[in-house]
Amino acid sequence: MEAIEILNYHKLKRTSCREGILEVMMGSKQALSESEIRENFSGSYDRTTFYRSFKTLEANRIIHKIVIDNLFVKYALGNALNPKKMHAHFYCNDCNAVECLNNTPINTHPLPKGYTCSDTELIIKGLCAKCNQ
Amino acid sequence: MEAIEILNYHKLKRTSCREGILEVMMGSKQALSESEIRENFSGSYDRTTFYRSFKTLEANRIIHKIVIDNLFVKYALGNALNPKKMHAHFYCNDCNAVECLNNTPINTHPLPKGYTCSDTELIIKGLCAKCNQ
DNA sequence: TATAATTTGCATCATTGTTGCACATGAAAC
DNA sequence: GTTTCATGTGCAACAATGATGCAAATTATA
Repeated sequence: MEAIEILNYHKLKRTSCREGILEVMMGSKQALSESEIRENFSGSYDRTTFYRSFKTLEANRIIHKIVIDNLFVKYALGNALNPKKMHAHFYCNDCNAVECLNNTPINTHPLPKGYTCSDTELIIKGLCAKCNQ
Repeated sequence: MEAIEILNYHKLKRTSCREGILEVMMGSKQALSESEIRENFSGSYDRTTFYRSFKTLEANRIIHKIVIDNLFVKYALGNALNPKKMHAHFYCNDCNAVECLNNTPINTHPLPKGYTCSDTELIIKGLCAKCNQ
């Protein structure tokens, strides 16, 4: 699916900022931070525009946000086929890379009486294959 | 264990700010934010002092930090008996309460080849018993 | 092409994390 | 109890980030 198609599908206006963000994200296996994405545009867009574009894309579940300890905020494309499927994220303590672990399902966890779960976030920290050498 | 004993045990100077923070935290079942804790002192301490006190207590593993999505940062006392035991946290979407789920162990998760895990963070979001009524 | 609805850029503000430095305080030695 | 030294505190200041209001620009549609 192309960036434009995704925007159309979600009835979002096709603006060059949104389109550009999606294209950069589709070209990366890793989750990317706002600044990493912005590097690809040589300062074309205002900070606020970026900020709002991410917010819109996130609200439409086209991308999702991964927050590591208040240190990093990164974004990754949602799984278009199965957007609601929860998955774990891996964070490399060394190179700061963040990846979606699509094959690591999240089990259900026992909760105290009366509690209900709507969402679960699982972040596994450690070293990625590269940094482990 | 009293606040002073904890500080002594970790060879930290007993200052009224540290002592106060610990006392407030020991009196709460829930994780507390910096501002929630600060409310108990009617502005006695500088923001920086608080910030550094939390950092010191965290560095000594007396307390631990729980970050919810870049929205909230809360602190909870570590389990003195078993400080390294990983545990899950519950976040209530309605009242914003954060609790340690000490009885919810975190399983080990399969990782891609070459990856290693040093730490796992599990945040379960939903509604607590009160807000579920 | 004209129109209406959105989006953008800019200004601006609040919050949070952080650091440097002079002064105050705590703990230990005398 | 006083002195001394290490450590902590308060203040000023800065950067990064999230957020909003508003006029101008841009998009999609009639």
